[in-house]
Amino acid sequence: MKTDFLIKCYPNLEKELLQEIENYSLLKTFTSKEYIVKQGQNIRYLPVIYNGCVKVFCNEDSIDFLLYFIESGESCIYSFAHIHDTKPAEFSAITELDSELLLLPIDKVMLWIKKFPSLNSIILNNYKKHYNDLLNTTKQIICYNLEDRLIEYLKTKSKLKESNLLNLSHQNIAKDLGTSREVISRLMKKLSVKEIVKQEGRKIKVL
Amino acid sequence: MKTDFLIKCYPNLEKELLQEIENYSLLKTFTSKEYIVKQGQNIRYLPVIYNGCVKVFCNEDSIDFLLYFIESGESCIYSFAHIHDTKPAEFSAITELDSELLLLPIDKVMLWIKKFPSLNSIILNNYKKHYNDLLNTTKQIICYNLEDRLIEYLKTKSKLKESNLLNLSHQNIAKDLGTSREVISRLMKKLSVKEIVKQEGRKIKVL
DNA sequence: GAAAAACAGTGACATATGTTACTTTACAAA
DNA sequence: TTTGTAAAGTAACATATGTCACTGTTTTTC
Repeated sequence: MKTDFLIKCYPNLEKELLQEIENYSLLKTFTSKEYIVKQGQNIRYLPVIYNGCVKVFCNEDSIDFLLYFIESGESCIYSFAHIHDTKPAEFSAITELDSELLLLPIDKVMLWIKKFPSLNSIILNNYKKHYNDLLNTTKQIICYNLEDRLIEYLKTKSKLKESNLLNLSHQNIAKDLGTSREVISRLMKKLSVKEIVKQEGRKIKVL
Repeated sequence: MKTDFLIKCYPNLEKELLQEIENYSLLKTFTSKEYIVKQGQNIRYLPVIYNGCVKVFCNEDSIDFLLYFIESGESCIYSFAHIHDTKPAEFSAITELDSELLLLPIDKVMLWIKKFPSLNSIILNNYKKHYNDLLNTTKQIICYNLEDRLIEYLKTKSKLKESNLLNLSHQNIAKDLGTSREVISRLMKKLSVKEIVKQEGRKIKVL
């Protein structure tokens, strides 16, 4: 059943709600690097991550920058900011890995929130989590230099992938951190000297 | 009655909820520059702004930086991130002007949310607004230079004060933008040359 | 009004980051 | 193996911002 993983993550969901979700939601498979939400488009579904990993980022003045990752297994819900209005998305979301997402229709979610307190509290909690993630991202950007942010980024990636060998190009990193490839190359060299990372061919080993 | 302004701003609040708020909330007057929430302290109240203006900021690595303002008349609710837990605040909030706030006890709010759908939707909406404010702040920091951010800041201040003559020291500005006084002096000079602002004694005129 | 305190102006220099232009390396396809 | 392509390395320079040291100005306090 589509809702099995929901029951596991949130044991107090009402039976009636689970039935509704079963009836109206869509379990969809995304391959890696597929757009789930594209900045500027309207949002019609509230995605819940069944497995995989999703990257949320933003574009402004033709600069991309990473906001945060939604981790696999977390069953995160997002796009909350668009539950109450019909404005186009102010961010993009893309799968980091092959992922399965449960898509809940926004209009249904609005009804369910009013009817089922359990869903409401899940949504508030998720809002809170993303708010804190964003706050942390902001803090990092203001208070730390690129080198520190790069280290944090590599650590996060490494944790998400559960491996210290990352298949990341300098170009990709640069895009996530909102800077240029050359700058990342320069910093990676610095981190290699400090023995924080090791460039092994086209892969990066986090030490 | 304490709740009169709430009725005005949110006409669909349930009568029973208004009565509860009347019974359990606290209408408190704050003078300008008084702390409402101090980073690191526990939050026991959800403040709703009756009138005045509140600045929300954050401290990291001994650098202060402005997150956003909560505007007078908006009846904004915040501190939502702490409704569900008892962690200390990750930000500070301080009155910009003399202000009156309605303080709702957190434990009561948690009960009310479950019972009254109208309150719930207000909270979700406010969450959304602050989320967007924070996202904008982040965008600005990443994508624009200090000069642009300073212009934005002065415009915002000017709008909040409903006056183009601001009583701001360079030191204060520097603190809000997370930089140093000298840098602000340098930029203010630049903006004076461009005739975007005019320094009149110790006051700043926004043109 | 004099002294003290707070605030502002400014030049000089340090550093981080962005940018350009080009070379070198790694990998994959033919 | 050769060759083409994407990725990485790198030097040189531009610019934005941070920092220091000092001077000058305004406001407050006595």
